[in-house]
Amino acid sequence: MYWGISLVRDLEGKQKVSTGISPSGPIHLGNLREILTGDIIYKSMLLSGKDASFIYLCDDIDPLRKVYPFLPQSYSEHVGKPLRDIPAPEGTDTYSEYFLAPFLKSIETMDVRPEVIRTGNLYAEGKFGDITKIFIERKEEVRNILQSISGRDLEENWFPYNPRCSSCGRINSAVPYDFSDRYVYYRCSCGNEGRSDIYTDQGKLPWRLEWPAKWKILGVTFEPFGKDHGTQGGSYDTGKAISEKILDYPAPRPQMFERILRKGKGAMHSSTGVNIPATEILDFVPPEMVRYMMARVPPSRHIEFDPESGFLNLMDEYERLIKLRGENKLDEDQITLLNISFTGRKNDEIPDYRHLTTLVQIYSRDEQIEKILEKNGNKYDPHILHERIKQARHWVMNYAPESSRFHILDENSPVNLNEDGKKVICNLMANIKSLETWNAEAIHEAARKAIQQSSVSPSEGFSYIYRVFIGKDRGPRLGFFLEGMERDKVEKRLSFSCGA
RNA sequence: GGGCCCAUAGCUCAGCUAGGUAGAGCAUCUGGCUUUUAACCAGAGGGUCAGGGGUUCGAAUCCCCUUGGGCCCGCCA
Repeated sequence: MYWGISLVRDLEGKQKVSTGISPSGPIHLGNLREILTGDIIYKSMLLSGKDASFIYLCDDIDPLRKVYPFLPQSYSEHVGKPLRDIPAPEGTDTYSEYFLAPFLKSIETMDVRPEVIRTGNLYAEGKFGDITKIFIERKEEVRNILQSISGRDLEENWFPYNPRCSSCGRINSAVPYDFSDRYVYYRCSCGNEGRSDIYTDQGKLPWRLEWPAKWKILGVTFEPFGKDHGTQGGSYDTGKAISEKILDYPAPRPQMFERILRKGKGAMHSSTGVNIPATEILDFVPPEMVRYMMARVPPSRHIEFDPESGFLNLMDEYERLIKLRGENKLDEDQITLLNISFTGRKNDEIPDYRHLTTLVQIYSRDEQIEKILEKNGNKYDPHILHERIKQARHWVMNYAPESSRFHILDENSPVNLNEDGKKVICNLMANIKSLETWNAEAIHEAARKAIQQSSVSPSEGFSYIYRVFIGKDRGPRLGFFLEGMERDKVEKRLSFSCGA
């Protein structure tokens, strides 16, 4: 049974899947796993005929924790302020929206369409007020739960609410000393004294209390999260206890997911520099492929992402499945997997990715590629084809291993041919010079003839030709390849090589 | 110190959530195609399922231990 289906099959009643993020910087592939795991579970519920919804929380009231490497030093004055109160590194948006907006656009192309909720708005609307009050009134009970389950000692003056200083705007420097009615009174290290209304966004709950509060406020029944939250005594454990003992709300079904590693480079951490921003992934990975990557393995397994040849193999695997589906050769799980990976766009008919990585190295203009493909009798959705060509180009430029790359050699760069090789090239030159039309078929015919005339084996003959043009033993389909070059250049290169 | 995950063919992995003859793709080799979408078709070789113990008529699969690898927590979220 497909993992998503078996995960949700025993659930009863209305379901609400929730995931979220603290938009403190560029959102990367690891964050993508979080939201896609949520989406896959959500869609598995729908496929199982359950009444389900899917929300995504943007924790824009979380404070900026430090000046990240991608920020100018001037941001040190903003450390400790809610992300939604800080200006974006560029433009006029807030910091949180600046990083959230491109991410939301990215996930839409992957057919991920959760209800997006900004946690800061929930505070501003007063949604946390009642629960905050409960936490404050039952402070000692809450403290005991946190201490006994997490095993850590909370400070003597620990308080279940972090006010935002009305003067300096920081959410981590105001120390509460009193509470009455709906106000938390504080003194801030900046010298300011004031009070926060807990029914507004003048402060927030600490994470370990905020999480269970969200479950209850929003009615969450299922939540995937990274293993950092799932450790024993971690925030899920304390959240579950708080939710059940203090808030009288059953904790959502948890699903821990493993990390995504960059092949050979380790974990995708913003700090280690090996992470690839989510938006850049989509520059070369087709959206359905990103879904497929996350959907094909259960969340408990780590994913080793290899953007080089591993990625190409994965594309092959996916395209093979699509082909087999057309022939009705898939089992139930494979069909579910494809349905889950599907983005709703009809692009089964796109030429395979591997082929495109060759074409984009021969032709510099998209129209040439489209013309060649059409000439072979194929008609594709121009929009999706154009997008796929762009992705293939990006891959070749940035990720292709040497074995998948080629470049055309200069007319008079040195050649090293034996007697047989020279024979093939000289024959080819003669055949090509006598061609009346410059098209792929004729060129290919000329090559075939030249090889025959030289009485070498076809594979040997072709490899001589590739060596002359790209310095390798193999290459893209010869006729199309040479047709894409200027005839004059081809002839010059051949005559140079023949005479060399 | 605590927790989670992983270990199956040369490589990448499936099979474990129903315990019942060991699987796929890639790579290699053989044969076919007057050779090209960096192919295709037919076939072959290749395994002590990390090691040990247990449960069972029967274990890659369930339980325990060991080894090796990876990650997370013990700041904040």
